[in-house]
Amino acid sequence: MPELPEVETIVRDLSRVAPGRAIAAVEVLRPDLVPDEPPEAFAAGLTGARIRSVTRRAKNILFDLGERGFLRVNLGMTGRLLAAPPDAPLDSHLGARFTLNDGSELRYHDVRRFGLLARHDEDTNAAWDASLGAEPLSGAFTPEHLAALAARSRVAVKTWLMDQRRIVGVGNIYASEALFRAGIDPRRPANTLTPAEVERLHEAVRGVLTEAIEFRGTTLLDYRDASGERGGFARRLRVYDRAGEPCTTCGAAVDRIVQGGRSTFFCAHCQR
DNA sequence: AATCGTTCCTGATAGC
DNA sequence: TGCTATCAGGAACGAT
Repeated sequence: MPELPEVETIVRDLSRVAPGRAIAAVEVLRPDLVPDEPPEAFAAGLTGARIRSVTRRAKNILFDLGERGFLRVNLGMTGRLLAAPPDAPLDSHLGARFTLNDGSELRYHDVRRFGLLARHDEDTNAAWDASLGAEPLSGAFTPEHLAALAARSRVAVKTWLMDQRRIVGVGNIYASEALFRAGIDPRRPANTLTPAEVERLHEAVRGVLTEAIEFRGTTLLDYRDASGERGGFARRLRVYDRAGEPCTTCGAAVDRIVQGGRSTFFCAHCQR
């Protein structure tokens, strides 16, 4: 499932090839992936636009199209944005294709179709951006910022970490991993964390995301980078998807619980 | 305002 | 062997 490190990996790859190219043609094969407008309007709105830059906001890929606004791609659970040669075979889960003016293609592929494609004008984009929380790898994300947010919520800290209105980019995998690194029980209400624990959590979030980017993200099953390659961080996971296996620190069996309908993995001995 | 539950989707897997 | 039920979860949305 693509979280911040996976999306960042794709963005960095596409940043080396896409800027300067123009979108020559758009074909939407799965209209439900474009929820905001008819696929014809979406395609017409993008055709001819030149890509200025490719950036990331939260778990979204943003193509800056200058006066043509922005193209936002959210990969959902199983989305892939692939830079493909035009003769690559088409897959049955292909949702949309963007033909660029050098003949290359960007293909959006999504088995479960939880992802979405959307156009933003300047105002829409600003409002959307403002609705999202702090980028955890930016300077605005400080222990003080995290502490102020945590003090306001009684939600279990693991569920709380995944709420994109507060801190963005952390999903199910890295929430469990960050809490393990910080030694905090995922069931603790956010407002019960001590200043020292908030400090550790802040460091753990930044650390795990930074390392996962270095390893080009986590592939358990579906995630692929823009070249179709798997990420290498799965081997470094300490608790996620390791229920019943020994904790890498103490040897006790890793636990799996369900919070808010999502799996949480943790070590009850190391996390208090 | 904060919180919680529901919904979307289909491939992989478990169980009979 | 082949069928069916269950599970995986990001984010929008509605209800409380």
